[in-house]
Amino acid sequence: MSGLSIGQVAERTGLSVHTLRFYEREGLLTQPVRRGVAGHRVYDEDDIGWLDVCIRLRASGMPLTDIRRYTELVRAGQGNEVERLEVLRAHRERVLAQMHDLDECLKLITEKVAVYEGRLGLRDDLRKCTP
Amino acid sequence: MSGLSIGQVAERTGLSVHTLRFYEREGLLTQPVRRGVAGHRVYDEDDIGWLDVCIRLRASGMPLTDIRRYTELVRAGQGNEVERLEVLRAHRERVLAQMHDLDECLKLITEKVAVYEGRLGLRDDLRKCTP
DNA sequence: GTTTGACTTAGAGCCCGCTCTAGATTCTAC
DNA sequence: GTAGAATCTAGAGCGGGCTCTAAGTCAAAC
Repeated sequence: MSGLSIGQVAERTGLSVHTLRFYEREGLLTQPVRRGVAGHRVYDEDDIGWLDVCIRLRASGMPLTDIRRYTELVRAGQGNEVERLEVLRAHRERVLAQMHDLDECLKLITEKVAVYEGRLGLRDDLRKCTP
Repeated sequence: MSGLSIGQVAERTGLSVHTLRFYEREGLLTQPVRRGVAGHRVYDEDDIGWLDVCIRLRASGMPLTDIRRYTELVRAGQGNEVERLEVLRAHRERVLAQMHDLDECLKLITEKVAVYEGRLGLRDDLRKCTP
């Protein structure tokens, strides 16, 4: 047995139950969610695993439509590796571009921080000289 | 002379004229924009420089409200270095967190790409063996 | 003098990704 | 049996960041 309620999945993934239902509607699950008593969703470990993939992709800025596309390919089963590679490689490019942007920003911050720290240091020095 | 029209600034920064007006309204400029004939905006090199800072901060995900806050501190002139450092250091944390997320995603992609390439290679091998 | 084109304003519209609400159902515990 | 918690559906609402529109002004070119 490994039937998980939506609440349990929310807890384990860090997504809200709202977001879980939303993702399902958006087609981000590789399989239709089973339903238990009273029509309640029943997830399994595979769902958690796939959601973790989705979360990592989202965290790196992949739009929902692209995740859906990738999910569809996975859902369709083996034989579409070329398309899957296309999706992933395209995203890798964007991730690398983002990293570059972050790096640029980090440089800027470091530079500015040095300037401001310098000014503060200077002020301290002056204070020391006029006690 | 170094008076630039909004169109020229758009060209040089890569922002649209719409976005430039929008940023101005949002308080992202360190000084009120001069106006020339017919009330047209006249920018100078300093504006370009500051906009480039804003662009880099935005590209790293800093929200407009934070950029505005930082802009206000800069506009207020020296003496608030401590606050500026607060803003920048807080953002640096977020940038580092994002880099971590991107790194995680890159690992995932690399892993998946290897799997799919493996499957494709396998298929090629089989084809070679049954010519 | 009229057309073209770059500019002005205020404000509406849009896309994305959630996030929340309302009202109903059902299980669990007291 | 009744209260409370968790779930369900459909659909509305929201915040961020643009993006665009409409109606108007002005200068230069023809």
